[in-house]
Amino acid sequence: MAEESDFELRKRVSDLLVARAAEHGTLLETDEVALRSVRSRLRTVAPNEDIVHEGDRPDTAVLLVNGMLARYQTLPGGERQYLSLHLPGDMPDLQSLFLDVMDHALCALDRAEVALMPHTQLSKLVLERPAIAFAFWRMTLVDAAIFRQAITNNGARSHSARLAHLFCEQLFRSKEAGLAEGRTCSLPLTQNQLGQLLGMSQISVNRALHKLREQGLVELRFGRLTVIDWAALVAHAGFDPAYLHVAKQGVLPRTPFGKRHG
Amino acid sequence: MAEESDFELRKRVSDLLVARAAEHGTLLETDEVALRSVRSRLRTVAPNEDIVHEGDRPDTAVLLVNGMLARYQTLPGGERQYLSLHLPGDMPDLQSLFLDVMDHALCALDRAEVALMPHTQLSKLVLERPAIAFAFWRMTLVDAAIFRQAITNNGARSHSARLAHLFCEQLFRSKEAGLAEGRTCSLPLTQNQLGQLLGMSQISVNRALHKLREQGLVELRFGRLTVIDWAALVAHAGFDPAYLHVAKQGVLPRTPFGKRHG
DNA sequence: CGCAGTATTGAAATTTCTCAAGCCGAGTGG
DNA sequence: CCACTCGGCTTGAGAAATTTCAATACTGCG
Repeated sequence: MAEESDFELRKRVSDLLVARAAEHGTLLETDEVALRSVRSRLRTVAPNEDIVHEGDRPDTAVLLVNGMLARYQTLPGGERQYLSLHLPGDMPDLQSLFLDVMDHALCALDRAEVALMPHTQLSKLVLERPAIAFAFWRMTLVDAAIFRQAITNNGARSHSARLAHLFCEQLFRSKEAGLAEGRTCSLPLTQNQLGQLLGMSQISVNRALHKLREQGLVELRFGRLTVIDWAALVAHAGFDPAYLHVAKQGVLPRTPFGKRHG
Repeated sequence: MAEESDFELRKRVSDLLVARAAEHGTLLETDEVALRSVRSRLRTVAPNEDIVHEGDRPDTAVLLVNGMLARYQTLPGGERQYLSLHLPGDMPDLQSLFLDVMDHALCALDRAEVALMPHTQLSKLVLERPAIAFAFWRMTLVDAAIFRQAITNNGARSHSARLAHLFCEQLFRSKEAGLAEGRTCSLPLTQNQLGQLLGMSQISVNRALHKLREQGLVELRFGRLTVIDWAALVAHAGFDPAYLHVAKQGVLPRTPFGKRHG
């Protein structure tokens, strides 16, 4: 997490973008070149700072480079509901390319770095390059799949299973993104925020957490999650990663729209 | 709801498909022709019958023609969580074009008619016709927006507000689809199913419903919802239809990808 | 060192769920 | 035509879960 030069950062932006797109479809070399040619503005965001507000009409899309972001909605009474957590490589407001006004806000959970990519450039990309369009589309579909699982998680699971499921998902996704260190990953949420994510009070979070810790399943401290007993955690959560739609195989095309020639 | 001839039904399928696509983007005349040329298989589904199961790898996508569908997930213990309700014109498993295996099931709530459209044909459409691809993409994005609102609804609102919000959404969407009769629309769910949709017990649904009825906000009987006091219901629910991303204006392009020439 | 935000814990208040019984309307079959 | 049954709705009451309130400890940052 050392400071990176502007040059290094821009390289990282391109790499993340290409890698993520390639996970969701097979790109031509020209597609990769096109992705790398996107000019973005870099920005550092403070913890709890909003990047986009509900009601905004953004003209850029966010690519997360470092740190963790969250989306949330606010109720008339001021209650906050977190909707999703995001890791580097995610484009949490990609939908704004088609949905003009934000129905939710996007904020940083810790100190985060983001790249802002103008809609004009992204529109051009998806218009001219079907492979990129389909890869981006698929990203938003996986996003939706995660929302579905969140509905089920918050609606049908017990408090401790809910928390356990979140932990499974976060460690799994962090591993997937190459961000986990062994059985440990970043999870910089307060108990209060976890409550606003899982639809339970901060105190219930504390108690559910206590149970999981007591049973030797996890540790959560200093914004880091450590899974002690993965198998037991998965069992307790009823976690099945199928909904994350990660490719099982290597780099074979996952969509009907792969390379059209060698 | 009279019986329709096969010919009439097929016309209705095309009309629904074109109308829905046109709501999400500006189509060329050739796009419309292409949409109308999709060959689909018609099928009638009994109440509670599954159309697609969790774990399936469908090779068609469903377009709902008549009736109401729902998506749901099942937990290891057998508990069911409904994720969304669908009206005619919806394509509830369009994501299966890119996400090979279903992370949820799709079932009919009442006697429903669906058109099954082969992935091969839809793939061809979106590959060759950007306007159609973008319209379909946008449909899936609105879908995701509805999921987000469901997370907030189930996680942060009181029981009666939850129910009220669902009612607002259903009447609003039914009106939008031209299916409401005044302040009345179809809602063929049992209290038990409403509970599995909103994350509350059947008895809590009954009591929340009782409250809303008592205050003269709604009636719900025989699978029909009647809103008595729309303004009060909206206020009670904290309902703001922005998340449904319905075009405010007429037929102006809503995406950056409208007609490219007169 | 001390403040501010966060975590922990206990206990009361409230909500929500479960259990249980009765009711109602639709469909069935005598 | 009526009794019967079944599924769904309604209602009450006790049990359980959850939230709220409140007081205390911990931690990181200034």
